[in-house]
Amino acid sequence: MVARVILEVALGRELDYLVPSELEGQIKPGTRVEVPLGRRKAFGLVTEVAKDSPSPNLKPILRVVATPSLVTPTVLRLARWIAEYYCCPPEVAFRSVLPGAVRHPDADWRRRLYVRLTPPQGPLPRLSPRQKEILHVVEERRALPLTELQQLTGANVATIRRLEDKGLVEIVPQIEERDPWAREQILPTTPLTLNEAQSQAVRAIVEALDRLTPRPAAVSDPSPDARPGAPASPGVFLLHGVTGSGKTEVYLQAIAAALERGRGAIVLVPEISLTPQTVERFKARFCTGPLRTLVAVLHSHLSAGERHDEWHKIRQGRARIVIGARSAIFAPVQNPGLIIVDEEHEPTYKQEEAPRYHARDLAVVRGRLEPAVVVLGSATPSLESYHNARQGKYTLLTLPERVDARKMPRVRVVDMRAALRSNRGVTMFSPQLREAILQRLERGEQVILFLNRRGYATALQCPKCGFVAQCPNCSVAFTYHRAGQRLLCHICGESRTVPAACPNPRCGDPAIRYAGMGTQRVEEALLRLFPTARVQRMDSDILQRKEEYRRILGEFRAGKIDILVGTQMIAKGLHFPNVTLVGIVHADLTLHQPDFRAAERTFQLLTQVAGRAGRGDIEGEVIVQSFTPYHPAIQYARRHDFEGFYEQEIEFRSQLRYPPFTRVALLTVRGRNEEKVRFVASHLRRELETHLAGWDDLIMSGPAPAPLERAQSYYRHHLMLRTRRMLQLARELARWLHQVRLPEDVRLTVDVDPVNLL
DNA sequence: AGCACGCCGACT
DNA sequence: GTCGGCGTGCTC
Repeated sequence: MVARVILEVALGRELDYLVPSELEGQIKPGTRVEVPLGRRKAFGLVTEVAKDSPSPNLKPILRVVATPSLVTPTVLRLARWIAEYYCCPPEVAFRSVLPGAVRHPDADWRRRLYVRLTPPQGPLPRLSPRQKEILHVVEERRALPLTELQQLTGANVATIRRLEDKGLVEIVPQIEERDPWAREQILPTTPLTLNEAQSQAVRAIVEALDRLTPRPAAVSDPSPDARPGAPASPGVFLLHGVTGSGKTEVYLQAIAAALERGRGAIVLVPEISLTPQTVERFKARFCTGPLRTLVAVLHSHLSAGERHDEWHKIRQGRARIVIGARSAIFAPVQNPGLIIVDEEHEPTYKQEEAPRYHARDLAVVRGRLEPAVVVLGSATPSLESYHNARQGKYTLLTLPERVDARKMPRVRVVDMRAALRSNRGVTMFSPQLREAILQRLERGEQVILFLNRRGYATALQCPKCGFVAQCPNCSVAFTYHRAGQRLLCHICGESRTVPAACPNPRCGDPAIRYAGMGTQRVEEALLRLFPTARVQRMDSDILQRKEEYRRILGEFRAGKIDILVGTQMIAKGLHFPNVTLVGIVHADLTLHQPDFRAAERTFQLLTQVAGRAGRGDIEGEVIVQSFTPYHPAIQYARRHDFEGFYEQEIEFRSQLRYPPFTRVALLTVRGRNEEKVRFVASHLRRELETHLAGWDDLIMSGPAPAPLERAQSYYRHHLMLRTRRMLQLARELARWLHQVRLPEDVRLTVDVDPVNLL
């Protein structure tokens, strides 16, 4: 027997080892082992067990490290797939699949000293009044933490120890689970009644689940779906439901069906949606009843200990539902029947460091490996996913209407060029938007204003010579922040005090002006325009503290805020029935970015933000301010016409051979020396041309300076490769990367299916 | 990652 | 002659 092992050192590949006969029963995929490596030893993870190996002279595994398998075999296969497809060393992929907090032996269950009642033996010994009091408390609680008992009774440890000496209680270390939600009060909920579209969706998902679930009686029969010629991914659904159409209820009932069939579920949500609200909704449904199970929560802000506990709750099968951000796709759920990716179009599913995986795409891969049913949900599906649905690779499920027959909000587009002409200078609010806000304030309804840019002004500009304050490390202008009178770089965080006069030595003019606007400026203008209104800003500058988010949303819900001004983070998932007006202050901001997805992003953002309006009984209104009001992304969003937008955007992608018609690999060359970076990049292009000679289906563009040419004092140049056969290209790239030589101070990264092209 | 091997400059 | 500089290369 031979075991393939991935070592915890940067080897760049797996190695094969002999399995000694005495270890044969213990070596399985996922087992942690110690092996010889050269003249030293190393730890690794068994990824596969096989009959033999292509390489001769295998050395034997030294021993099994006494750790039970932490990863499921499927997740191991997924890690391998990541290494191959995303073109990264396997140990990097495996590290990501098994978080350090779980791998490291110092992460363990938290143990606390508990005082526990022991069964009484013989006559009750004589006790002091103090001891009686303590004993009484312990009798009531049967067991409680030592520290808590001390607090309750004011007793010291010695007194309690004396009770232990008398054999009445015992003090023992006991595992205590860290539960970040311990203080939440969760009220159970029952399934809601579904409308026709919702029940159709649930039915389709459950049917697929039944096709995948092996029924005990059918074990000997060949499954009818195993025949060749079945659709490519019969188990992937794209749930396209307009904002407020009740996608979550579909998820919940599909999960219930998975649990009934003895299977688990993984729910991925974008990091920002991972709010207490969302998590509670899932916990509330499954905290009681026959399907009762723990719901594990995984996200990047957990402490090492919390992560360890959640991981093991899953591994032990006590938590059968996992809800989490992108890395939750690696959760060690045994036999998951259902993998849900909510808001599948969200760019946060893409990891921006190695391994640069896309969790939505991994969900589809894991679904195929398990096998499990995959549901991708969105009000604004990505072009890639919708295209797959059109091609028949995924099954399209549509929820065309809002629940309770609520209407979609009416969207008005205001041509800001007109407002600008009549007003001259910076115009923040058109008369239409001003009027609409005033109306809501008078009626006691609430308003959300959206601007995708924080800070006060985009740039600090001298009106006389045109000088714009630039970050010294990055090729972007400083953003002016009112608080503390500072210039801040949004790329590297560099910060400066505002100069008193123009820093241009040949100018020195003291009249410095602010160009462009950010949320701070909107907030200020609102306070001036509507002095009695209660205005709250919400962006990442405000949310320095973790609790702020909940506090602000709580106050908004309670009606203590009239107008909420914010960036991206207020665009999704918020459900406030009293919000009847949403204003998009500057819709074009995302439109003119040097990215082939600019229009798609704009459409998505407008649709999502608009979806915050009219979630109660009163019809909602959305006002979109734009300098390019006839742009398709804006016009299709106005009409809530996803299909229309898709049709015209897919045409553009097809003509320019962009995804989904090709797949992209973005190579970034980075270094401190501009000339060297430029030189290396063009050298690499020539090398690649030789290496990939004869590759017919390939478009190579660049090298060119990245749109964000300099970031954190690194110059960056891009090379873009496009192909329809990415897996094969990734293999070629991996071979090439293995042998390519780079100067010490120049680095090369490969990003497969990049989301961020800057 | 380590730890070899390997081929050129200043020391006992 | 040898000690050691860190540039390539291998580890099942």
